[in-house]
Amino acid sequence: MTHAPKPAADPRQNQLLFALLDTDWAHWLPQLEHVELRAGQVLHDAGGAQAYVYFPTTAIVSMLYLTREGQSAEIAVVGNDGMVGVSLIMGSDSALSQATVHCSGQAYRLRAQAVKTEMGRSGPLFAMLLRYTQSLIAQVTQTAACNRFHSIEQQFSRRLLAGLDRSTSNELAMTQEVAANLLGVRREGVTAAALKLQHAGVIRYSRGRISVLDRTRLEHHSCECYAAAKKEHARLLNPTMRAPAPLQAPSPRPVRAPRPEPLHLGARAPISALQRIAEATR
Amino acid sequence: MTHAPKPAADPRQNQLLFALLDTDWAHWLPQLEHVELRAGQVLHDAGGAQAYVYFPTTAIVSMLYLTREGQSAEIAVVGNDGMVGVSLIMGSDSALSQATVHCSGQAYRLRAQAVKTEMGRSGPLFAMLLRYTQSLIAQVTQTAACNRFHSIEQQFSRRLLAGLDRSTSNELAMTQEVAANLLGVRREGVTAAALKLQHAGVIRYSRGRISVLDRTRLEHHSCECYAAAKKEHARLLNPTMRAPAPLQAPSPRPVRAPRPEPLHLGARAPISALQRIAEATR
DNA sequence: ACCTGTCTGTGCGGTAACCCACAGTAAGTT
DNA sequence: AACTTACTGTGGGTTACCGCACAGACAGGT
Repeated sequence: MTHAPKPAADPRQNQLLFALLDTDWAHWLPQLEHVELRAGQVLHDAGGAQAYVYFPTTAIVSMLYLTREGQSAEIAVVGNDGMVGVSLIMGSDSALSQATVHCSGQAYRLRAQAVKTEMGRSGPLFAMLLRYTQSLIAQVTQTAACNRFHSIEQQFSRRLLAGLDRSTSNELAMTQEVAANLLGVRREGVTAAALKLQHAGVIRYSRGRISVLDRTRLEHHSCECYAAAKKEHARLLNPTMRAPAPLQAPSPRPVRAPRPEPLHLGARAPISALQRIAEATR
Repeated sequence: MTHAPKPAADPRQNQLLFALLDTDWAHWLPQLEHVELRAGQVLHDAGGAQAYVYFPTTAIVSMLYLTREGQSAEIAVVGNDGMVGVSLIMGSDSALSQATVHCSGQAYRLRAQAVKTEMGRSGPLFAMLLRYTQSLIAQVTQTAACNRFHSIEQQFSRRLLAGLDRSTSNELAMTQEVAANLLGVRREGVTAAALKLQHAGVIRYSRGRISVLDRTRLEHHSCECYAAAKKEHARLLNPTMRAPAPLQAPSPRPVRAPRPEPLHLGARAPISALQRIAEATR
């Protein structure tokens, strides 16, 4: 295992830095510190102070929630598409989730203090980081819904796709046990899901290496959550791709006035039920 | 049922406005519009444009995620402790979740445009709204974890406590069907949980009215998620209560350097597992 | 070639939540 | 008082995931 010092990746491999450096290069570049991140490294604990914000280029970071009982679940994934340490942007210096490096790689970081003092100055930069924060909220929201409604197989597929997006090849390094900890399920549950995908010829699994053979079909095994979160990210951070349109607006129904008809959403109709209870509150 | 026009509540009943008006009263007060919100009313759809931000005083609003199949799950609750329309603060004008009024009541609102143009001017106000946004992220994070790990009874208890915090009495107006839609579970599941709590003498349930008889014991039936989210909210928005301390820092373990010992977290040890896969990534 | 540790696959019983159908009961309406 | 509607409770069959225990398979080191 040769430990030859790899050349530092271009900071612009991180999408946020890419946008940032376009507008504010001279100011920020000297403050960026290149770091190697190693799998397992904890960038910040839940509730712990955060000294830096990280912009991964090749590394992948998991935002984990840990329960009192020691169970874990991944709340969001951050790769070269984002930033670790959103709470610093928000004016706090800690968060409920822990940031753990999931795949070794490189990143650039900024000192917390520098971020805090410099943030107010640069309108466009700040605006972008806020939009990224919203994309993160979308990811967490999606995770919440996914945990509620979808099967292990769907969630596993989703996670593979998320990993694939942040990787350069069609290979992922992740044992079934690790995947189980990310999804917050049993390892055997992951085994079952992986076998199903493998028998279908969608992936090949071997001792912590996953080869995705058919990405399109993997997407079919996944749930809506993957596409939804990805689309939201693109909408918020890729204004060049297309104008920030209201994304497949799932609201063909009219905006509602005082007391509308109970509407039908399908299997369940939460709103009509919510409406019925009405005033009697106080 | 007399529909006598109720007097408008003091805007300061909303905690954010309370803080805001202390510092910036003259500027913001004239822009605040008082509105009555009625249960079932949709403040904004998922993906739809948001024309206002709302500061509830007595109303309670649910942030709902709706799946393609028509299932629903509440992602966060907003009462007089918060604001509806965080995405406007973040520079976008839509979000993945839908905001539906859950309990009728009053609120104040600001036009989206006014928020956007005025936001940059007032540092402290903006900072507070960002901290609130982080508290919202904490709530969503907690919901994700709760959906993964905890029983219907625990989640139901948690939701009752959240409702109680935003109410003035020990009564809640919520049918079991509504509760089921908020939690994203079947109505029968809620029935079972409610019966258990009722037999234990913790609540009394009757046709959409819930009386909480023993709040302390209700907290014991709930999971850690309730307290965690509440604590985080207080930490971020009640600096007067106590200095923004790192809240019961769940990290008695040392900050980790390059390659630490595999640590033991209890039933599962996600990090040690994550570490093992290590470099082989690329 | 062997040993060891790790990763993956399997079997079985238990439990929690799901789906469906229906009965009882309270509240409001005519 | 009778009727209607909505809310709550119940039962029985099904599925998905959990917990545990263990077996096979591969990889790396000595």
